[in-house]
Formats: sequence, structure tokens, C-alpha cells
Amino acid sequence: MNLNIFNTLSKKLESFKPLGDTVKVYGCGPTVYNHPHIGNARPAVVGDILVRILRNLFKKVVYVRNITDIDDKINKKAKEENVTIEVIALKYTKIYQENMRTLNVLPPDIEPTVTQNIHSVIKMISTLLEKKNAYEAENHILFHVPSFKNYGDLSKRKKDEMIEGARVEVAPYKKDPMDFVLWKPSKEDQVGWESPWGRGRPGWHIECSSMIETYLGETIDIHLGGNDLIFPHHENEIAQSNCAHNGKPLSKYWLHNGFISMDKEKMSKSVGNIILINDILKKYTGETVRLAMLSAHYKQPLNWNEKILIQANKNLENLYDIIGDDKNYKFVPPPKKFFNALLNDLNTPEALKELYELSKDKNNKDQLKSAANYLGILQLTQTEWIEQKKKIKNLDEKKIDKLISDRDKARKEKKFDEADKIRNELAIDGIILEDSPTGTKWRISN
RNA sequence: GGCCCGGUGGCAGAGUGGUUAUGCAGAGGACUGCAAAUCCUUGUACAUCGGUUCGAUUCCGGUCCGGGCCUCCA
Repeated sequence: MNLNIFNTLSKKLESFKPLGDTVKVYGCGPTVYNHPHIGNARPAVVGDILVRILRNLFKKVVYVRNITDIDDKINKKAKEENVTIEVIALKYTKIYQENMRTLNVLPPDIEPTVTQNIHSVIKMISTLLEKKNAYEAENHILFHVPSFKNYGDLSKRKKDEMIEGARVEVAPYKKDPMDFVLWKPSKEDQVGWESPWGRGRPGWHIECSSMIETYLGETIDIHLGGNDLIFPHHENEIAQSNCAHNGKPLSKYWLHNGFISMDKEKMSKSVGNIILINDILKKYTGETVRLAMLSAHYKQPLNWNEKILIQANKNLENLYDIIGDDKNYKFVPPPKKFFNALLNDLNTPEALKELYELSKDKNNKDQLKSAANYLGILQLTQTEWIEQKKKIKNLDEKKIDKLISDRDKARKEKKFDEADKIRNELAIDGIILEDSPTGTKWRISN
């Protein structure tokens, strides 16, 4: 039983060996200024699966996923709505947590916020100033990139190559164009905290470094995040933490998930192709969204569209048919082939294949259920699953039952034209009828 | 311009130097008043051009195409 994961740092598949008795995992969480979209969900789902596996393999796992509740995007939103940033942050934190719960993402062990950790941010910046890795310029504290010689190791970029392609004007007070802000001054009307450098707020990258230090220590086992965070966010985290901790590495393994796109194009606000989780949940269950997400390997790009949701829904429909309403499952270890697929860099498509194979043997429900637990699917009974779908569709069950009994009457009288008419009417609303010796059942098509 | 990642059957999507991925959809059959569901049967795909090889979808190189990062971004 050996977990292999692709490490961005080495760009190789590596065998996972924990540093100590406690496996420490950190995932970059959301900036809470808006409704989460499916892109936000992917790293959370990937992290969730990884942690489920780690908990099977190791006795103690601590998983930290932060909430970034101070950011200029939050400030902007608060100003627009004429409320404090706490109101905005709290609102969207709750929505995020609720969305994740719907997707069967288990909560992390610790979910720290930046505003609760300003003191540790200030502490780390002070350390970086002492060690001459940072400097003050026009009320800003900046990290001096040339002071860290391994800068670019994660993203495999060379410094001069980056500057060549830079598309943004460099602030004149920077000693080096690559230098980035650790602390910035706040104006009267902006949120801020007192610090040795005046009233201000943290820059973008320092919060993760300092929260990792606070909650997990100097070096962790695995750091997670979306592909886009490799540069500059994670590169900068590494620089800060390394320098603050006398060259100790921040994380042994780095995992990055691929992007979700729409029509082969990245989701972005300017294109207007952002898909919010809440909007999908108006039509599909969270479990359906989760399965659709797991249908591709986490490192691969995933093109999001209705087809993959329809397919995932159908798959769940079939699987719940086998699971049924029996709640008395025996606890069994996960099937070997299935688990091996997950151990191979979380190969969920391969694992799903094994799951479908297991589902063919109807006397094997215990194993099927055990496997599904690792993927975070099939957590309900079939009845609960159907109830959930009925709720989403907001169906008038009494009306449906009435139509079905009308149809049964017509069938008994051999008025098949009339019976078929009723069935077709129901089909328009997505209701499929199934006649059986014990009566007529109905289900929702998607 | 620099750096990355891809191109697999109708669709989604793994994997492999020579043997069925899997799922969804489709087709045929059984069943049914007709359907649905279910069961059975069915599908020979790996961008392109070279190279290595007894043999390449799989390895190497070129080409074309697509996507991402280099700026806030999951």
C-alpha cells in the first residue's frame, strides 16, 4: 500500500513518505467575496479525496484549508454594498461551506481565517525584515526576490525570462521588478490593522505562509492548490517561508489540479462564462456535480458542460438502483484494485471503472459501498436520493399520483391511447413511468 | 517572446511497446398492450510526418492544432 503522487516540485510521480507521525496537509482555500464557482470546488474535492486516502493509510492526518477574508476584492464588494468586510466575508464563507457540504466535501480539521491571524502575519514579516529578505519603501513592506536564490524552482521559471514577458508596469519603489508586497498601507476608509509599519493590511501571499507556520509548523507534507497558483502565489509562499525558517522547505510535496473550462475556454468574468455551484444545484444534486468532477483525472483539464452532468446523474441512478435502501452495510476494507487506482496519483477515472465493475456483482454491496465512501459518493439510500431529486425538481407528487391512477384505470379498460397520452404528458416534465407486476413506479429522468 | 500541458471510438475519459479500459449514448434481441427498466449481444479509436524496434496509440524528434501560466484568478 503505497501512495504515489505527482509532485510539481520534481515534476515526477513520487512515492509518498510522510515526514513525521502526523501527516500535515494544507490547501489554499477561497477568497470569500463572491459565490463559489465550480472551479473553486475542484481543489476542495481533490483535497477531500486525498485526505480520505491518507486517513486510511496513516493514523494521524491534519488538514488545514484557509479562508482568505481580507482582500481588495472583498473591500471593493463591501464598499459597493455599503457594509463592512466582515459582512461580506461571513456571508460568502457560509455559502462556500454550505456548497462544499452539498458536494460531500468533508470539512478540514482547521479552517483558519486571515483576520484571526494578523498577529502571525506581522510576526513573519518582522522576521523577514530582520533577516534582510524584506525592506520598507513608501510605507510598503516588500519581499526582495533576489535575496532568495531558489526563486523559480516550483514554476521552473528563470527570473530574467519572467521580466521579459512582464505585462505590468513595475511600481517605482521596488528594488527589483519581481519584488512583491508583504504589507501595504490602508487609507482612512480602508480596513487596516496597526503594525510596526503603520496602519495597513497584508499583501496576497504572506497569509498562507504564516498560517501554515501557525497551525502546522515550518515544513508540511503536502500543499494543494489550483494550477494557476503555482506562479506567483506558491512560488512566493516558498520564498517567504524558506527565508523565515532558515532555508527549511515549506512543503515536501506540491499537488496542483487542472482547470475547469467552458467550451474549451477558461472560466473568467470578462468572458462571462462563470458557472456558480449554486446555479448547478438548482438542477442537479451535489453528488452529481461531484461525480462529474471525478470523471476526469485531477491534473487534466476538465471541460464542463451539461453532458457530463447528465452522464453522472445516469451513473448515480444506476448505482443507487443497486445500493437500494439497505443501511446495514458491513464494514469492509476497500477493494484492492479500486484502492490501487486511487493510490496511483488519485486516478479517479480508473477507480470509477473498478466501482462499475463492482456494481455488476449484486451480492457485493458491502465492497461497493466501501469503495464509494472513498470517492464521497453513494452516501444516501436510494429513497433519500430520489427524495433529493424530487425536491430539486419541485414536483407536485399528488398530481403525478393522480395521473398515474388515471392511466392505470385506462390501461385496465384497454384504452391504451388514453394511457399513452398521460405517459407522454408526464415525460415532458421529465417523469418516466415504469410498469411492473406490483404497480407503476415513476422516476425522474435527469 | 519565455515556460508548461494536452490532442484516444458519437460524447466523456483511463491505460498500454504486441492481448476487452470503463461509463454515457447508439444498434439488434429477450421482455412489455406499447413503453420504461432489466438482461443478452454488438462497437476495433488513439492528430500528423519521420525515427528507434521484429512490432508503436504507447518511446524519441519535427509539424499542425488546442489549452494554461508569465497580471487578480481555483
